[in-house]
This record gives sequence, C-alpha cells and structure tokens, in this order.
Amino acid sequence: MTERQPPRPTDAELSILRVLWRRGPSTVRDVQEDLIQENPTGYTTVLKLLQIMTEKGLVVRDEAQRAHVYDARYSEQKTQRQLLADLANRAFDGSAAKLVMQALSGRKSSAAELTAIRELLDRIEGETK
Amino acid sequence: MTERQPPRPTDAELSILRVLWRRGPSTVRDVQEDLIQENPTGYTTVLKLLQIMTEKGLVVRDEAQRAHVYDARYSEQKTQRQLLADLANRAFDGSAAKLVMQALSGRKSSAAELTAIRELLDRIEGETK
DNA sequence: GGTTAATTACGAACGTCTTCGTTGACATTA
DNA sequence: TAATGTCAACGAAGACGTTCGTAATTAACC
Repeated sequence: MTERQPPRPTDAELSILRVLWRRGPSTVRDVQEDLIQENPTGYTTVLKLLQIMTEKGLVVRDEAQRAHVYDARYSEQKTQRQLLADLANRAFDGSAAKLVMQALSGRKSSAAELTAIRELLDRIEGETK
Repeated sequence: MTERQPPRPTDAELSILRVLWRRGPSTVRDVQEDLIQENPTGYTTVLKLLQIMTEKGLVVRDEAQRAHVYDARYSEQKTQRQLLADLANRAFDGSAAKLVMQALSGRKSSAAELTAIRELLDRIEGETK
C-alpha cells in the first residue's frame, strides 16, 4: 500500500494553505491573524479547519508545545500541479496543453511574462530532445 | 444592474455541461444516457441537477415540448476561462502566467502541442505590438 | 493556591452537493 | 377507456463544508 494521495483542498482550506506557504510553520493564532486581513475569520473556525486538514493529511501538526504548530504537508508547487491536473481532467479533456492555450488567450499577460514562458518552452524542448 | 455572473459549476454539474457542449441541446434522457457511459447516474439525479443548474443560470431550458430541452448557457471556452481565472485567483496569486508555467512544467506535452503554444504566443505578441 | 488568559477539543447549526424514491401529469396504445 | 410508459416536480436523505459557541485543559501570574 502506497500513500493515498491527498484530497483536493476546499476553498477555505486553500486560503489557509496559502498562509502556511508564505509564513512557514505557524500556530493557529498566527494563521488566524494573517487570514483576518483578507477574510475575517474567527479563531475557532481556523482551528477547526486545521484539525480537519490534519485528518485529511493536508497539513502536519507538531504538538510539542502547548500551542500546536501546523505546516503544509505538500509544497505550493506540488499542490498547484495537482489542482491543474485535476482541472485539466474535469474541464479540458485531460489535456494540459488545451488548458495552457485557454489560459494564455483568456487573460493578457505582460511582455516579461510571455518571455518567461517562452524560455520555459525552450528548456522543455531542450530536455526532450 | 448588469447580469450577475454565474456560479462556478460543481463537479457533477461540469460533467453535465461537458455532455451538453458535445451534444448540443438535449433532453434529460439524452444527457443521462450519455453520462451513464463514464459514470452511472440515475435519471432523476440528472433531472434534479439540470433543474438546479437552470435556477443557477448555468443552463437554459426550452419547455415547448413535453420533454424539456436543456442547453448550456455559456460556451465551453467561456466556462473554461472562468474556471482558470478562478483557479488563478485562488491558488496562483491571480497570475495567469504563473499558472501557465506550472501547467507546462507539471505535465509533459507533445512536440506538436508545444509548437501550437509557441504559435499562440507569437500571435499574442503580434497583437500587443 | 487561586484567578486569569490562552489553547484545544467537541459538537451543533446551517448551508450546499449529490443521489434517488415517490407522486402526479400526460401521452401512447391495446 | 383502461393499462402502460415517460416525464417533471417534489421532498428527503446522507455526505461534506463552513462557521462558531461552549466546555475542558493548560499555562502564567499575583
């Protein structure tokens, strides 16, 4: 039996993960005070969410201190890729390329960003060759 | 007051929308029989979902015949872009470029697909100039 | 030690999502 | 016309998501 893959984080869970990715290991209060900026959220709400996320395996908890310290279990990159793969499957026939093209034509990106994307393409094609 | 934008379709709703985009206007039975291939779903389940989707404004209903005919209210492209914009906001700091780069490095695409993306980049930069 | 403050744990409330059974309306046909 | 089949409507059940009040626990401080 290998590790079962983590479930897709919900909206509220994702906003907590964003805080953890930015701050690193944090207590409930840390997260709540950070989160309150954009979205007023009560202390116990954040606590409950972090408890659920621990059960789901989305975060890990260090109980060494009285104030438990939580941290994201999966990196931001890994989670982003999983969300993209998931969306590709649900709405783009499983094709990452279709998804990319739609994303590019949908929103305008800056010239610098387009250049960065082009360089990334170069790197990918370089590897494949 | 302008039209309020439609809500993000749920998973089950999206799978129905995919059928409508492929088939065009369809009755409940049409959708259900198509859907049953990948995912066994009862008739009343599909009906209920389509009724909810009508309330939400995700589909439109033609009641001229006894068997009502449903159709997607928004094109596949438009919905895809909205889903991407939504995901960009929730997980990519609102940056479509970041999303694209992650999608490209996350999954390998074929050479043909990469070429198509490159051409799309050319077209975008051509317009912006 | 007793009081106060911070923290975790528990569970309830409320909404949404998904599924489906049942009912009543309508049509088809025997 | 009676029996049969198809359909929309309704409601309910169970799972999940989100929020928060309250209780229990622990630490800190006088």
